[in-house]
Amino acid sequence: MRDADLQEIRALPLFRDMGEAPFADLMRGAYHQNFPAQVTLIEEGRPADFLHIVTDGAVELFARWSNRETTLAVARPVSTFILAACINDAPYLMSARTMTSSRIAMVPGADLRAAFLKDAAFAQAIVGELAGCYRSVVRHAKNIKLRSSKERLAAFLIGEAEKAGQGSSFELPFEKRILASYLGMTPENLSRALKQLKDEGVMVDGATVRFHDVDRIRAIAMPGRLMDECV
Amino acid sequence: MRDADLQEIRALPLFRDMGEAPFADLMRGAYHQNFPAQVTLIEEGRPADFLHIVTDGAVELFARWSNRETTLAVARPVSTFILAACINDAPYLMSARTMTSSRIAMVPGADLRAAFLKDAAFAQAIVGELAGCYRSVVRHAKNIKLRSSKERLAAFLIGEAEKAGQGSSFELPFEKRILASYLGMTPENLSRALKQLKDEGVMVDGATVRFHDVDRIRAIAMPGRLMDECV
DNA sequence: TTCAGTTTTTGACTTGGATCAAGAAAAACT
DNA sequence: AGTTTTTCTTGATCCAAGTCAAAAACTGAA
Repeated sequence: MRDADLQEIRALPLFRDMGEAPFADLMRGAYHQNFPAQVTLIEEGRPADFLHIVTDGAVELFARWSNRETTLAVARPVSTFILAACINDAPYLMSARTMTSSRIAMVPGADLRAAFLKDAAFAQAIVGELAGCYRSVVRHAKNIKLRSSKERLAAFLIGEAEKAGQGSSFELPFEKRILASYLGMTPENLSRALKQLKDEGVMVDGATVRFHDVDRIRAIAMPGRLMDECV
Repeated sequence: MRDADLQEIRALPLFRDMGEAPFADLMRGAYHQNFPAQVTLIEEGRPADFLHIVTDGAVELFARWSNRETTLAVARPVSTFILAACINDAPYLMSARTMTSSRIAMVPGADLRAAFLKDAAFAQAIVGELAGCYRSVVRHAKNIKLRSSKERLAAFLIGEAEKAGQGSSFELPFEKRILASYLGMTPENLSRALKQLKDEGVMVDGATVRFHDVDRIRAIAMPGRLMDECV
């Protein structure tokens, strides 16, 4: 692996505090590769061989059942995914595919478990990461079960606006098709929900979104740290 | 805390492998109390002060938003809940209330984090528990997003039958009202879904359920380890 | 018991969101 | 540029599931 790549991974909260030697051991068996868009990295049901880390691009985490498919999360740089399956040495519960051309580091699960036993700081970081992942899925489940699709969309838009900073407009971070799946609705319904929000002062042009009056959208989404990552 | 209680908690996967001394330290600051039914143990949004362990009874984990409420899980003996919030020292994302009269052990979150740093075996157990919790919420989210309510009900019944063993009938483990909320539907709709399953050979008498032909229900639920805890 | 308060069921009705089908608009190729 | 493919939108229709209302069946206390 290239030195610059190592630096980047080293900077992740997950690896930041671990000792030099364990980190070097861990990375010895790791790969770092480029993938084109739409490549399946992980298939649900398979044994969890590698911890994956997106260092560039974007990865969709999704699940399939009986001819249906749903997006459960989108991993963007720099973050890890499917840590839980690796730790438990259990089959993946989600599939993963690249959304754009992406750069992915892969750390063998066995090495991960070994490093975890040797390095206390790493163990602590893993627990923190895992707890964070857990809380994020709980939020997703609450979102789906408690809000209507219009409310979910409003909450998502508020969150993106928040992330984008104080600029008056922002871009949707991925295709509407995937956003719909993530929000638990059909693309058709997303399109209509977007039109409904137009009446509430949301201007949409392609992937560009602008709020006429943020507070009106807030009133629909009623975002809060108990359901939304950002408030 | 009574010695018998300590034994019981000690036997949990979470505490089984930790050293004598750290376990004793951890339990020194812990409480073990009886609560009547319908007592709110935890309110979402509050800072996570204690790890809770149900040693007897049953606890509903639920969330509220804008006048709506949903059950996210039911904790039964002997298991822990809201570990993630304690570990991350973050606000609870779920509320908890006793469903029946219950016995709950409470371990201060600060002690938990300290023990975690001192005892490697405990750290490992926490990671395993946390990964298990994570996977269980992912399953819940998949269940809600991918299956229809009739399918969710069928899957739930198959799971319960599995747990109950080879007897020809089993009991619903809690009120239908709560089951409906857990499965993400209204009580009225659960009632109707149950009636639909009657046509598929599910006999329901109060809380007692009996399958005429399990395979017919399996064909609806299509259970699998990627979405259901038991197959 | 009886009575009050639940929970569960049922019926009638409404609605949010899915489905189907067909254009329009972008992207992604030659 | 033009052509193909995919994504996005729109309209029409349908259905699963929610809502409202009121019985029926439990539960638990006096």
